Amino acid sequence: MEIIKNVKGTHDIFAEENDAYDYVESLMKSISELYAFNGVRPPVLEYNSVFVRGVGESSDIVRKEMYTFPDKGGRDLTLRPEFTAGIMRLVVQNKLYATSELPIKLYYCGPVFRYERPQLGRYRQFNQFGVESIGNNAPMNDVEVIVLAYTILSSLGLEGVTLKINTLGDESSRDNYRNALKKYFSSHIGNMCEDCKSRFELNPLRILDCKVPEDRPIIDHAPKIGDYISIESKQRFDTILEALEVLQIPYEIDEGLVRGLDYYSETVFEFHYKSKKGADYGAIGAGGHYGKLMQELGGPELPGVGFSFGIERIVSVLKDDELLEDIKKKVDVYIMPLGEEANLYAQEIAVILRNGGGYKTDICFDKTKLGNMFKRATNKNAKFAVIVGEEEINTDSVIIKDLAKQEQITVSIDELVNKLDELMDEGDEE
RNA sequence: GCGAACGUGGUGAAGUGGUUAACACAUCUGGCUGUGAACCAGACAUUCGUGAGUUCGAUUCUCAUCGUUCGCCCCA
Repeated sequence: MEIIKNVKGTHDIFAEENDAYDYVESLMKSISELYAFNGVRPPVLEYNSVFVRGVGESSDIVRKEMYTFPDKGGRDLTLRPEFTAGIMRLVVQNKLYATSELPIKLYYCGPVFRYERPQLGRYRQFNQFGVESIGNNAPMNDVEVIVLAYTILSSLGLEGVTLKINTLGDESSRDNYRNALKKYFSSHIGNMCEDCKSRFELNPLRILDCKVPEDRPIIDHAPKIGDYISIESKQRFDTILEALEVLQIPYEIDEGLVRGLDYYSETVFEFHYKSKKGADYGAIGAGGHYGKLMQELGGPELPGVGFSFGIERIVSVLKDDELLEDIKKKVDVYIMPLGEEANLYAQEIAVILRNGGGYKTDICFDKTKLGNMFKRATNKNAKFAVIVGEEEINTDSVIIKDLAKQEQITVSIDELVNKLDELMDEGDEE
């Protein structure tokens, strides 16, 4: 039979890699908990309109990267390309804003889907972890979210993360700016690329992202957003920058930072990191403030701020920088039965160790030489070997061997757990 | 969506238009039927991503296809 392979742009996660994902995700969750965020699990499937209205029609994600299809009931569904819009839908539908203190602070973790050309650190199904803080417009909200993101990255051991930050201004700033751009580009658009022509219609702000060399001179002379930012927005941004300085979070202002999702306003930011080997994974995390997203989805006028990390990129970077060496999962005890009649005895011992002692215990099932069993114990990173054979069965005892020290003792079954507790403590002290 | 490179076992990889497809690591077996990282001897690719073509013959040449990687675009 022919082997069926995985779908392009997807990848299997198993063995050490799965350990790495567990480690990264649980660290992100526990730090978010420290910041008083709560977990939330929106569905993978949403109505297409959640993203069309939420993420925005002019965004590349909605225009060409979504997995959209009709289901058997004729519903227009989309596999989520990001979390934020779905979470806003959840908050609006369940009226969380009415029963919770504001801001509502949520974190999420799970797969998202984008139909893109796969490349290094870029998949069609990948995992994101992120947070949203919804319903409070204070600049300190933005600060808290940025601090959380930065703390997570440094807790993972990443040093020299670059935080790029910019402000897009409030709605009126953006309206004014958009009009200015429209006016400016209307006389040039005929000579620009096809992409820009459609951007001109959908969202002239996105023309600024164009990388076509012929268009650059025109774009370089376009009005600058800095000139259209309202005084209030400028003050808001300054407050945030000041707070980052006090909290010792290094940042770089990047006026070219626009972000590809339409819902952003005011503060936007990205985290960049180059592995020590020099591999460039692009942004490993990004986020920003959004003023009108909830309204777009039919909810009240509540702003929010959030970020998301690409787990794949972060795991790759950690692997490149050898920051995953200590997370190898270990077995506490490896039981070695000698001979057929020892197999059942080994199971009994295992029950005692697992249920009675709480030790992660594995048993060798193959009938093989003791020497081989020791080899396997070493491969499994076991701390102790427990050897059981005819002699031990007859005396209700086992041999415990410390694999690192190469010392062994014989103990009775009754003392097994206590003795192992002692040995573990000794090992920990060193 | 556009341009380019690559695709040999569990892994890292040599190699050639003709038949045993190197070598190394890992794994397994035995030497050693109750005590380990050593040593010795074996085993391990119905086959060189997949399909078609050229050829007496293709893993090696051509085309297609799939996949990965690089650049662009975009993003996490």
